[in-house]
Amino acid sequence: MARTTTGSTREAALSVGEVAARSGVAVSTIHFYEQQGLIHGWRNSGNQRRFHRDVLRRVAVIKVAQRLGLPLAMIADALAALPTERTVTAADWRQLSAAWHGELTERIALLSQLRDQLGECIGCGCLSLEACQLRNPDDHLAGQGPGAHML
Amino acid sequence: MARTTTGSTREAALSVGEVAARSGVAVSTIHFYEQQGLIHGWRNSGNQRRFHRDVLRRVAVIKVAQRLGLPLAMIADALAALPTERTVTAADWRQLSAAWHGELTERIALLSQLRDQLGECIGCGCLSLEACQLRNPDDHLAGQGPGAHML
DNA sequence: GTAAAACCTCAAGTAAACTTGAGGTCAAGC
DNA sequence: GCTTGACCTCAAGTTTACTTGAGGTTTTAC
Repeated sequence: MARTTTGSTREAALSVGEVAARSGVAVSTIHFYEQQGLIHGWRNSGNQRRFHRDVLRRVAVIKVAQRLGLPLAMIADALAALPTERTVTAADWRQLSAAWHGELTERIALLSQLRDQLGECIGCGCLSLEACQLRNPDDHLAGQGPGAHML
Repeated sequence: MARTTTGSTREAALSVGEVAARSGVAVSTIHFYEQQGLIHGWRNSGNQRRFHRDVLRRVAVIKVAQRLGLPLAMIADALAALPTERTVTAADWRQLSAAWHGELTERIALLSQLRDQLGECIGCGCLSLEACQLRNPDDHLAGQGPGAHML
């Protein structure tokens, strides 16, 4: 009786393997996300993870946000702001995406600015620590710790 | 000028501490960059690092490139393409920056595209693995390994 | 009823880009 | 001529985002 892996019409209990397959990430990643509080589920009688289908959308959103350059911690914050018990509505998601839209717009603006100054500054030698805009992240957009952060 | 050894004046020799102070990075970072082959210098009689002033510009360029989201390995490649012995000219730097300009333009384009699809896709639920553009990095712009990559 | 596939936990490994620490050397000022 | 600060090396630690492996349990398939 092949009703497990593709028995999808059943109400919403996905195993970790199913979530992984459907969301395109590794099982270990699902473990990790759950441990980090990015997704939530419950356990069956045999201690195996079970997830509601909504988790697929969450994982999708996580992945998209990562492509946008957001660190997991920030994504976790955003997801934590979503209602945990009631079903997340389209409006909830829209609000979340609106916030990220703004963030992205700022980053794009900064990136464009940097790009346009690149030739000028690198070429001419004005890369002084105090004088050059390329070197001074005094903008409203803060730099972070070690490691790159966008895309 | 050309009074002393190997093409540089005596006062052009910077210690690691001076480089660090002037370029705004930690001494350990200078050690690290040297070890990674991003910058080069020589040793004095007491085995202490000495650098030509040109290294300041290199460090500046490294930092800017990092702000742009380029990983060190890519920066290292670009810097390795610069002449090692003759003085790097403005034209050399211009060429380097031109390459990065293109790279950046592509990234900006992708980012803008993602941003514009964000509300639409997250809001409406089209984030399917196969169908959604946000989820499919099939674009000419490749994703990389773990860790974020832009700004 | 049993073998295989899927699952479990916990620890450790990976990569990038550095930082921190221990233990020792060099150089400049008084 | 000695103290102090800057420097040296090498090893190990840090963070993020996971992956890999060992050793053991549960579920499913036949």
